[in-house]
Amino acid sequence: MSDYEHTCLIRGDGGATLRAILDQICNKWTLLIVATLDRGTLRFTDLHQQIPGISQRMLTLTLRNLERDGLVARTVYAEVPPRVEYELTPVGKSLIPPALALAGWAIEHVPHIEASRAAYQPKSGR
Amino acid sequence: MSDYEHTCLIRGDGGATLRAILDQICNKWTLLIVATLDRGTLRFTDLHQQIPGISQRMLTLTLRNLERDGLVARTVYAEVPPRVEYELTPVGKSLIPPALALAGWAIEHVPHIEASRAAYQPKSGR
DNA sequence: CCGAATCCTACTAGATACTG
DNA sequence: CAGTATCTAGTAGGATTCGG
Repeated sequence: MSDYEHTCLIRGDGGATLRAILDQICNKWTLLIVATLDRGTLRFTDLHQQIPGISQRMLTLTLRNLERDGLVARTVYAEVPPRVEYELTPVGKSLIPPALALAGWAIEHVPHIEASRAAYQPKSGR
Repeated sequence: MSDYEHTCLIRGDGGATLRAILDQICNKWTLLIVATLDRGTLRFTDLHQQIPGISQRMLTLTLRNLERDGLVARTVYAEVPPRVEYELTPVGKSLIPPALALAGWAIEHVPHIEASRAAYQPKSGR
């Protein structure tokens, strides 16, 4: 089947729906957290350590968004010290394959893109 | 095959490579432009009209980025009045399928996500 | 241990006006 | 026609501190 008939999926409502979702998963940490949680249930501190460079703030915010969107389940255990576990919901897991498709494309074409960037000479000014 | 072995694609170098690419295609207009150009070669004004809401500035900036990354070819005809045509390169076209995969996921799960958002009750404070 | 609250900075995108 | 220049507002993300 040709791409032609299907790019309407992207252009759809002017791209608004798709972009809303894309914005959500592109916000620098979401995809990384989802990919990390794909390995299994993790606690807050585990996530914080397994994702280098993330701040507590962004980890909290991103997890809240994922929870709100139903991609991640948050379980609080009433213990001392407190324990909170995060895991992917089925919907969250279903994001992995398309994300991998894009990741595969990215990895595959990074050399080309970087070469193109290096060779790029702006025609006017800069 | 399991996702497990492959999420390394996402986590790879801490997600930096993938995120660099994702940031590029998530910047609100890129995917829309690529999807529009998938229909064929277009001039600047055509693009401007076919993509509702985009400003001249953002169209120019996004096209420049795409050109720099080798996803879009820009052809200037030395005529009066000036004519500039944009078309996808093979690499640009190769972005369509994985983008469609993600778009399909988005469209499919938007109802679930919106329902989840509506039902979401923050547990603490807010 | 798991956050919430606050402050701060840099970048993005939009509006508008001007140019070769 | 196909841009460029300038200005501005909004937001994402980082650092730090405090609380249960």
